[in-house]
Amino acid sequence: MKTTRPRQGRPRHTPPSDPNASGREQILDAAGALFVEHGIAATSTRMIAERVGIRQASLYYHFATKDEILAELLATSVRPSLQMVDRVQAWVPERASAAAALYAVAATDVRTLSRTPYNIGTLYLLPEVLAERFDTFRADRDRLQRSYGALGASAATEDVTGRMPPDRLGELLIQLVEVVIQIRRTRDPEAADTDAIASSCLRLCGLGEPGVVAARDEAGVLLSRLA
Amino acid sequence: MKTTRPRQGRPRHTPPSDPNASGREQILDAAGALFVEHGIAATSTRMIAERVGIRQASLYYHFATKDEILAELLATSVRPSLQMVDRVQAWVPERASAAAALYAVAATDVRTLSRTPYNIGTLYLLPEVLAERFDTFRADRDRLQRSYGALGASAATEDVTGRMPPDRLGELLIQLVEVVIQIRRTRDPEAADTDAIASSCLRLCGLGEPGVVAARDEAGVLLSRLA
DNA sequence: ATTATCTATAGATCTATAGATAATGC
DNA sequence: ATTATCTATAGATCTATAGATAATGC
Repeated sequence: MKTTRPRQGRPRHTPPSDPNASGREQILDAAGALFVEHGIAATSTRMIAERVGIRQASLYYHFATKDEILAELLATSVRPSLQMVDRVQAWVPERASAAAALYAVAATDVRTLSRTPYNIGTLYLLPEVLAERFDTFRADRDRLQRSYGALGASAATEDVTGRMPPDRLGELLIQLVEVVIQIRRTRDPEAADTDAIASSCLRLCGLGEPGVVAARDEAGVLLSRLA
Repeated sequence: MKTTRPRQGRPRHTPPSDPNASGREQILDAAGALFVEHGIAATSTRMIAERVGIRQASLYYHFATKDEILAELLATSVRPSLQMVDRVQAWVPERASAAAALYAVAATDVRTLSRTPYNIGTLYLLPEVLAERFDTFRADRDRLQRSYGALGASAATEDVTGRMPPDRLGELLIQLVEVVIQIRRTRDPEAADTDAIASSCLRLCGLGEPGVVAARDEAGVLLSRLA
């Protein structure tokens, strides 16, 4: 049984470590890891190529520019979160409480950000991403933020909704979830971190301990339905 | 009355816009603004020099390398927060409650980060800062984080302290405070943001509305004593 | 013939050093 | 004499293009 995919083209000077991934995917993986470690401007096309095992110029067969690599990395990183939040949001309020939905969404996002092969969330923090040419990505992220705001506003106590419009709440919540990106820069996130962050989202909405406990339990049911 | 400071050296090809600042300070300001806007690697020494109004090579009279500029920017940015937290922490518990102290520290940090001439906090997020040569900065920041953890643990309810060690709490709290850095990337922070974030810190510690209100009021007194 | 690589290289940077020069201060 | 700049430049990048080449597929 041949495990190597039928490949075409002149052989690489270094054979690929994972022959099952397409060239494009191998480049995205290498670039992602390097962008996260060194930043975008500090990552040269040569560094990316070296990690893939091809010559620098060969990158340009797959991508027209370095920016195009970044754009694709960004696009594939928010989409899954958006899909998930849309599904869960549709269950509120008939089939799930807003608090449980918020916990479930936050916990899922935290877990996703914890488990990507490299800490891809750090890309959101880099100045290059503010450039206009990445506004598709930023629009997606804004939509995610608004969903957090809507869920949060439904879950929050009057003390909180009275003092904070949903948009502000959304900002705080998504940022709190993304604390896991910072945590991951210095240590490996654990399961306890997921609960700590998701619970903190609820406390930030003004919920007391009984409310947090109830939402956490209900979210467990929701999450099993998601899988 | 002559307003220009007595200057020495060959004149610049472009006269300085602010003749009262030293050359070194002008370089730090220019570099800070550019690092924040474009990132460190994407900011060339030529860009910095152009903004100052000197030739690229003239930078090297004041700084041996580009990294040295960054190191000085980082050092001067955390120090004031550390000083302030040390002062406030000393008042706990005799002269101030832990909750009020936490509110006061968080609010002050948020306000500082809101008001720097450029969004200097974004530097903390850049990958270059993880390099060993900036570990003095990172050590300072770790100390600040531990102070947040200690204050938070003293202020928190048992529900929270039972589920989260002080170090974790410190991570979450400092990150929550630094949400203002992200906010500032898309809009101007307002006074309401300061309260929203500082109150959220207390809610994250498990405090209910009465506790938050009491701490906010008490913090007002503390802050006037600080000034 | 098609695909995916290779080699070679142009042209544009970028950092940092060397040495000259135009001010002020003594 | 001292200070803070200037001009000029070496040497090391870096991105992207042009054209050759070694596989597979038909």
